[in-house]
Amino acid sequence: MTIKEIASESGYGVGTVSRVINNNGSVSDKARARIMKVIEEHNYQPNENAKRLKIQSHYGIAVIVKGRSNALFESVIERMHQAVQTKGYQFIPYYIDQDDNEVEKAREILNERNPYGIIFLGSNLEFFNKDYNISIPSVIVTADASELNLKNVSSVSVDDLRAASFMTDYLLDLGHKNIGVIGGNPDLSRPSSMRLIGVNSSFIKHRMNFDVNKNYAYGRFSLRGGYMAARDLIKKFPDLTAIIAMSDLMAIGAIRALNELGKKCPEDISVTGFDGIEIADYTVPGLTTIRQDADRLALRSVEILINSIENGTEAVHEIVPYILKTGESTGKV
Amino acid sequence: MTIKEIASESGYGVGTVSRVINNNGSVSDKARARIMKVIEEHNYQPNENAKRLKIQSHYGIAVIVKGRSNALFESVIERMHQAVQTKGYQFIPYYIDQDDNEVEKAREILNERNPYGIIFLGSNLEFFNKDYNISIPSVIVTADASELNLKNVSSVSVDDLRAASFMTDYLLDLGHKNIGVIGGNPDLSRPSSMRLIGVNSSFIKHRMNFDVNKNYAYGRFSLRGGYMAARDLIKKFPDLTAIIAMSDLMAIGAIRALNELGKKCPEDISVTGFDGIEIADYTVPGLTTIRQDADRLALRSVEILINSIENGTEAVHEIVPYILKTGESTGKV
DNA sequence: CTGAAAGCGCTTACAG
DNA sequence: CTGAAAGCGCTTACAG
Repeated sequence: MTIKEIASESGYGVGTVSRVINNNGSVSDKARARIMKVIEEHNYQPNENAKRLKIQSHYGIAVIVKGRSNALFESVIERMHQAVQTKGYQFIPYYIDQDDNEVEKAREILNERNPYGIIFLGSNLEFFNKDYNISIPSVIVTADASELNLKNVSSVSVDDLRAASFMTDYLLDLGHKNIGVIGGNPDLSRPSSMRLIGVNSSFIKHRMNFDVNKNYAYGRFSLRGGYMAARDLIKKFPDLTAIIAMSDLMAIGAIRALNELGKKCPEDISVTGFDGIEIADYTVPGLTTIRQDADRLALRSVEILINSIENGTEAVHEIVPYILKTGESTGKV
Repeated sequence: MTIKEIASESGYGVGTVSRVINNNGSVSDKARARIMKVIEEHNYQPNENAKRLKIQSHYGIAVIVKGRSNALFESVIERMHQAVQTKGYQFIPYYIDQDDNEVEKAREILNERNPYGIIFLGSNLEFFNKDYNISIPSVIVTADASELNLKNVSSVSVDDLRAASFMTDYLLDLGHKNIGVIGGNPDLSRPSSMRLIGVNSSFIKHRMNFDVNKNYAYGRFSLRGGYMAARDLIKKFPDLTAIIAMSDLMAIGAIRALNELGKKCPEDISVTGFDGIEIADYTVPGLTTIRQDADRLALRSVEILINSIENGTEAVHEIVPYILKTGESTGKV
């Protein structure tokens, strides 16, 4: 079914049919009724590709999400969705794998949908290099992009370094001296390296020594990753009394590993998470964690993007506050 | 940048440029080199909408996923992705909200991408009614669509009724007599009503009585939903010794609720889950649950769909086996 | 209010 | 091997 067939069957020209479909231009009631009837009879839907080819106008705000299984992202996305629609834009989410190239995907989307702006959720910046040539406004969420120095790329992120440092202070203040850390590979994951620096700075402040070889073990940011890393860590650092995990899922995996080794959390070993996802409130024990403010991350990134779209403002790099949420997984030593 | 500009700048016609881009038809090495150079200089990418408008051919297999936060779906999707690509098709995932209309979305995708086939993940069938008029092959995963009686709509699902009945048998055999159930609203959620019937049939088999008003409480399929439903249930059924939850997340929420009421799992109350998602292995205690075979769900749905696409086979409705995975959350009474 | 026509950026027989 | 041209299904000034 094409617009031409609808036109001939209804006895009007394609221009009039088009005007009816898009509800613009003036059309007589009679023509509208007749044409609508034919359209409904055939369940006609205009060809989207032809329409876009012809119109060539911007459409919506695209959100590229890296990694499917991230509970923090889920709440961020939900709130973004709302905020974007409130501002009168369509919200177009795209999910790609953890390892995919988000910049390439952005180019594809640009070509296909021509959005007003792009939000990158979960980028680790490695694909934003010198030949980044996307000129529409965009914002990277959860990573600080100020070093990129791109005129049209803003960012909204949590201060990983200070959050990790704060968490370490907290454990040290509880009397823990033997603190191990599990997280991602610091050579590949920027949040991991920043958080590691944060932990280290807290140690230095307390005149203690943090030895990456002994005090740190890494794995994937997942339940299994945390489980494995905790086992590794315990092996080389058996007298630890606290573990800082760089994500809540890792923390849950670590608690499981401890349990299998006959160690209870928090009685024997305290464990802390990072992110503040929903499940952190429901496990037994509930997690002490750094709550990333999903609301604020979502809201500010949308506001910054739309401001940039509508008023052409320059890129800004915003740091969103974190909250230490004390749960039941930590105790005095 | 359009193909026309590339053509004029390279000194060739648009036809030749098109042939170079798509690597079909014969082109001289000289022309190819010259044209590629211009394309790269401008970072030219052909307009996808124009291409699709012109070609009008099928492309890929679309997967419509209802609900973002479903760990079972995540593993199913991952495996589907692999299977679809192995068979030589592109995999195009679309995520929609729990409450969105997946059939409408399918029409939109049909119009926009013209896929060879569609996979529906997490549909509850309510939008598949008499004016369902999508004629390409599709398969609904996790719900039995045999009653729909649509020639081109297959389904792959777990036998919810029997799985729930089996789980109930298991608890009764452990000596539990006071068993409560938490799940979704049976009037709205087909899996909930099927599982409830399954529980009931096990009770009948054991010459016991299941009273929906007393033994059942419902909420959303989430941590919070399980937490709240468990509290409701305990209130009206304080002497229960076991809870069957209709999802793992609900089970985790329930265990948390019990804990806050001073009841330990499994010492005081046994709790079972449903789905067999990853986290069920990592909580303390690990969950006794019905493991839905994500591998098999994914593989069979892709096989059935592609068989239907390539050989025009009729719709089939397949039931995939379940496995009772015993964990640490259940014990003898 | 309405229709004929141009044109969006491609691909692909067709002719040379 | 290559180019000119038709045409995919739309929208939108333009003219009436």
